[in-house]
This record gives sequence, C-alpha cells and structure tokens, in this order.
Amino acid sequence: MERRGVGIRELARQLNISIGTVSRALNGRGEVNPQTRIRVQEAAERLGYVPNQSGRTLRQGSTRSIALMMRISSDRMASGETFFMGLSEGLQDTLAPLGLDLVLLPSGPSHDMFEFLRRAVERQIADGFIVTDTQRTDPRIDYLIRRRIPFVALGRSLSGGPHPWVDLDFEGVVDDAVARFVKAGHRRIALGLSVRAVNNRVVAEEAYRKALAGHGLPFDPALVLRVPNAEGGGQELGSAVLALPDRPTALFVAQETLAIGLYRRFAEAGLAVGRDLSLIGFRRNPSCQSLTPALTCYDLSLQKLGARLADILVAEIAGREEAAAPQELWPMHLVPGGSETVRG
Amino acid sequence: MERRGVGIRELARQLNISIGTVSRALNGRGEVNPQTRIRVQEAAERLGYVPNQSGRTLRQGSTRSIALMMRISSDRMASGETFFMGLSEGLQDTLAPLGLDLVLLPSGPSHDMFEFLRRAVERQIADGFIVTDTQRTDPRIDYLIRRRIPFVALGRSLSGGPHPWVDLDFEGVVDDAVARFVKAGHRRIALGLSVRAVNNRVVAEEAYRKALAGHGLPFDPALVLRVPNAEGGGQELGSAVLALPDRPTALFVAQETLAIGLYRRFAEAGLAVGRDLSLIGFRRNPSCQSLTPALTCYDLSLQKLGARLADILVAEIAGREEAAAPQELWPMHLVPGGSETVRG
DNA sequence: TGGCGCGCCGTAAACGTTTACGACGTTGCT
DNA sequence: AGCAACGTCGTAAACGTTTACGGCGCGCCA
Repeated sequence: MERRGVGIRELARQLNISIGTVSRALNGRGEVNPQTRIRVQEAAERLGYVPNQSGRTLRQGSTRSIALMMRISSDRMASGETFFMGLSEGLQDTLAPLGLDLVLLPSGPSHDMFEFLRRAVERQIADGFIVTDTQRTDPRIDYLIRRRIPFVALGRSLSGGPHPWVDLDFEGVVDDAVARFVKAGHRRIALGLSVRAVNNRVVAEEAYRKALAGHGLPFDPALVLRVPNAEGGGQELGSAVLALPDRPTALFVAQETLAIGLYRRFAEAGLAVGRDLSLIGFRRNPSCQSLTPALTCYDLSLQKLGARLADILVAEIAGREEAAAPQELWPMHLVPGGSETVRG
Repeated sequence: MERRGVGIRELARQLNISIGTVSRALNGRGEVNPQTRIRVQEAAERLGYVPNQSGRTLRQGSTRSIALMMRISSDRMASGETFFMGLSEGLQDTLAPLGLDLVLLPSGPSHDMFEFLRRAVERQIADGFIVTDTQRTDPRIDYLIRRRIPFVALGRSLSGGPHPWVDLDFEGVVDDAVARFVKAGHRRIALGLSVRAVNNRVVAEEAYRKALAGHGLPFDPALVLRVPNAEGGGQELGSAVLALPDRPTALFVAQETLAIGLYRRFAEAGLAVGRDLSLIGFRRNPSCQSLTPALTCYDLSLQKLGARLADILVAEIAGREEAAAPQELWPMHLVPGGSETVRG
C-alpha cells in the first residue's frame, strides 16, 4: 500500500521501552506498571498508532470482526436493503462495545453462494459468520459445521445437525392473519406467494394449511397462488385472484411487495382492496407504505433482531458449552391498515 | 480461531519442494518449471490449500479488497434506500474479475464518521475506499488525501484538493424538471427539500435558482420549502404548499420520499397531485412506486455507477499518473409518471 | 545477611506469506 | 576446455504483532 504507518517498534523506540511492554500496556494483558501504561497510551494517541490488523490476526489467529453475508438480487433489492440496514444497526450496537467490527459481504446474484462463503471463510476474513437467505438444504451450513466455524443462520434449514438459527415467525403471522380473516367472516381465504423463496414457500404453505384446519376450513389447492416476483408479478396475482371461479374474499400475501401490483390490477378492474378484497401482507415494507388504503401487515424490530444475532454469534465464538444450539422464531406484531374487510 | 488450515509449509512438505517454489508456482511470479507448477496447483487443489490472507497482507502490505463505507441512519432507512445494493452489484462486476473483494462497512448513526473511517483505514482493512454521504466540508477527504490512501468519493465536497469523485447530476435534473414545468405553462415553481442532506441542499438550491433565471422567472424565497425528513415530513411539506398565499402550481421535491406524505396531505384536502399540483421527484425510489398517479422522476443505472466507481478506484490504487482526478456528474434520465400537470 | 517472592520489563520466537539473493547443474559458445 | 548464460529452485529475511519465558532489582522475612 502506502508508506506504512507508525508501528509498535517506532512507538517503543520513542518511549525507550521494549515492544513487548508496549503491547502489554495497550492490550491490558500481563503485568505492567500503571504509570508506564498511561505513558504508552498517551504516546499511542499522540502518534496515532493503531495496531496493524494483519500482524495481529496472523499472530493470534483471530480477526476481531464478524461478517454478515448477504445476497443482492435485483428482485430482492426493493425489500432487501432496509432489512440489512436495520439488522446492521442492531449488530453494531452489540458488537462495537466488544471491540468487534462488522463487515457486510455482498455476493452478486451471479455468484455461487457456497463458493462465495467458502472463499470468505478460507481467507479468514472474520471470526464468525451470519448467513442469510438459507435454502431448504444448504451446503453452506454443512460446510460451516464441518469446519467448526462459528456462525448463526438467519432462516431455517434442514441441513446440518442442530445449529443456531433465528427465523421470522412465519407460522405465528399466518395463524394470526387467518384468525383475523375468520373472525371477520371470511371463509374462502387465499394464499399468494412468490415462486422463488423456496424455503419460505414451504413454511408458508404448511402454516396456511394448519391455520385453515385449526378453524375447520377446507384446504383448496386452487387458492394457493404462485406468481413470479419480478415486475408485474403483483398484477399477475391480481389477475389470478379475479379469474378464480369462486372468488376468495380474503388473501394473505407472503411476499408483500406483490400487493403493489395487486392494488393496481384491482383498480383497473374497478374494484378496490379493502372493499372487494380483504388483504394482509407479511412484513412491513417501505415499498408498500404509499398504498391506500394502507396494507395491514406485520412488523418486527430489526434492530433487536440484529442484537440477538450478535449475541448468539458472540457466544458461539466464545465456544458454546454443551447447551443446545439456540433456535428461535422471532415474533412479529400486527400493524393494522385499511386493507382488511368485514364480511357482512 | 480454529485449527489452522493447511499452510504453505505443509503443502511444500508433501511435495518435497521448498515453500518458496510453492509460492512462486501458485502466484505465477518468478520462474518455475511448468511441470512442477502443475504439480503444485493440483496438490493445492487436492488439499484445499488457500493462502492465508493475513500472512499475505502482512508481507506485501496489500489486502486484495476494497471497502465501501456507508452510513445507516433510521431516517434513511425509512426512505427505503436501494442505493447501496445496486451499487454493490456494479462494483462486484468489475472488482471480482480483478481478484478484488468488496466489503461494506456500515457505520451506525451513533458513530463519528471520521473516526469510523480512520479506524478502518489504519487497520488496513482495504486497499482503497469509497466514501459516501460526503459533507460540504468533510474531514475524511482531507485525511485520505493527507495519508495518500486511494479513494473515490460518491458525492461532491469542497474539502481537500482535487480528488476523484462522482456525483449525481443534480443540476441536470433540476434544469430538466424546471424546463418541463415551464413548457407546461407553470410559472410559480416551488422547491421542496429535507433539512438534512446539507450538501445536496446547497447544490439543489443553486441549481434551482439558475434554472429559474434561465427561463426568466423570478426567484421567490418563500417557494423554497424545508421540512424534516422524518415521519410526517411529507405531510408537512404538503401543508406548507397549501398554506402559501399564492399557491405554486408546480413542485420539485429533492427528497422524493417526501412525495408520499404529500400525496396523502393533498388527498386529505380533497386535492390531487397530477391535477391540482404538478409534481416531479428527484430519484426513482421503490418506496414511491405504489403512488398513484405514478411520480414523475429521474433514474440512473446504479450498476453502471458502481462499475465506474470501481474503475476509478482501481486506477487510483494502481497509481494515477499526473492526469487530473476524475470528477464526474452522473447523468440521470426521466421516468415519466402521471404526477405532472399541463396548465391550461 | 541470605534467600525468596514479586512486580515489572526485555528478549525472542512464532504466526504464514512473499521475494531478493544466490546456488546449482546444464547448455552453448568461443 | 573454460566460461558465460540460463533455467530452476532453495534459503532466509522481512512484514507487525502477541506472548511465553526468563531476568533484574527490590523488599520482606527468617
């Protein structure tokens, strides 16, 4: 790179003490005279000395940072970014006080997610990893377990043995949404989801069936509507709803951005969400905030979720003792809007 | 961390050659028998040898990665920034083929941006930096110049000497928007902006005045409306417009998310954007995509912008020879919506 | 007074690479 | 035959840090 900055040797030379003492003084490890410790700290501050990360990592085998791997895909961009930003904030809040840094590793849509992770791990970029976008079976998880790398997954997966993860409480949300629909008198309740998001799709369908059964309602496969998540997917979903022979009166959309096109499609047909259809979306999303009537949906504290992930990962790095791997569903709470309907 | 992986020594031992030869064989530097090179490469593949990044960095003083620093603030999150994701994609596209990695460094809102950068720089986290959210005078830029660290700024700044930057073509957009308004018969054209975003605010105001003057229109300070960017800022902007004695017929909003509340406020007043007010927003934003009528605004290719930034930074790292630092305005193109109005 | 313990500090090895330098054997030319 | 040139490879130093180990001086107790 450039002229190297002031190193520990230079600092020691200026103070007429050995580099060993300087290191001990700054790291608080080992015995060192309180007075010289202060001298060292002051000098370090004055000369702008910052320990070289590579030297440190090389010696003690631990970078003081953790990595959050995220996939950037164009269809995800609309909803994804706020998600990771909120998460990062919560992560920072707990990591910074521990002297840990957070780095985000964005993998392009073209990258193989497994290879991307493998590279990051083997370059020893971080002490622990947060993997997102988990798939039903995910080789990344097997790999991390096998290599004994501390990690926590954001999202469930069937892969690997028991490993720590946190996932959004999809079941709880679907349960609640269906209960609200039923309470409002609806009996034909549809489910709209994206053809992507394989893992969540399975979870959503499962939860949907269970919720229906819980209320004694029959399951009609025709009411499960799958549309692409790309541009126009929402409109397609709207068309699909309108085209159904016995049109459902309520709809839960697992991918809330689909609601936008759906509103539009309904408006084109002279119908209105919140009057001719009762609609509930999954997660609160900035992209949906300008819908009228406002979309009823569920929200969560990304900041707290990030903090929780950090806690788990830190414990994982410290070495979790025998205790079972934490596996948690993250609760979400209702944000009522005007998109629901009471059936007379 | 964990048990260290297989190092270059182990690899050399298995092949009965020296570590120097192994290194040369893998890096392609120095003379080495093509046959042994192949042998080494195969063995490396087989044993899963990956050079340790810290050792490498320590020796040659260059991490093979570049860092994008971004600030996460809650008010920015609410506006649904898809900005950095699109950027990352473009950056990856050009960096990956060069063997460079990209890391995103999110600084919490509580962090001092200067200290945050300083720390990252001095820990030698990356060979080059992309700084965003530049301020009118920005100590980070002075610092980077002084330390001779390769960087490129996303956003203008008065700080430092001539340094490479790319910024959105705010002037071009405002020019075009005002021209459209004038062509449609408007003469009282207002400007709405957030009280934050200090740098852009100055640029926007300047461009606004120039554009008015270019069309022979008077500048009325009362038509420059500043509102907070927080929740409800848009409504406030709407109220401000409605409260003006001689109500403007056209409005350009520099912070496009303000349009959402503005639509709402107008609806409350029984008025409609696109009929009672001609509105143009700055940048296309997913948060605004569900507005009806669609908001006329301007868009850009984030991917290409990211690629350009990468190009500049790579050149900067390679050592720009005498040539002037690239300073570019990034063009944006119109995305017509229904929020404009023709004045009879 | 001799010895022991203790607080503080210096010395040097180690982490895993890259690379300048020189050695070695072979070839080719004079 | 002698010498230079060349291709290939081994040796060892360096990057900046942490830390095990031992040493030095001092005080305390027997």
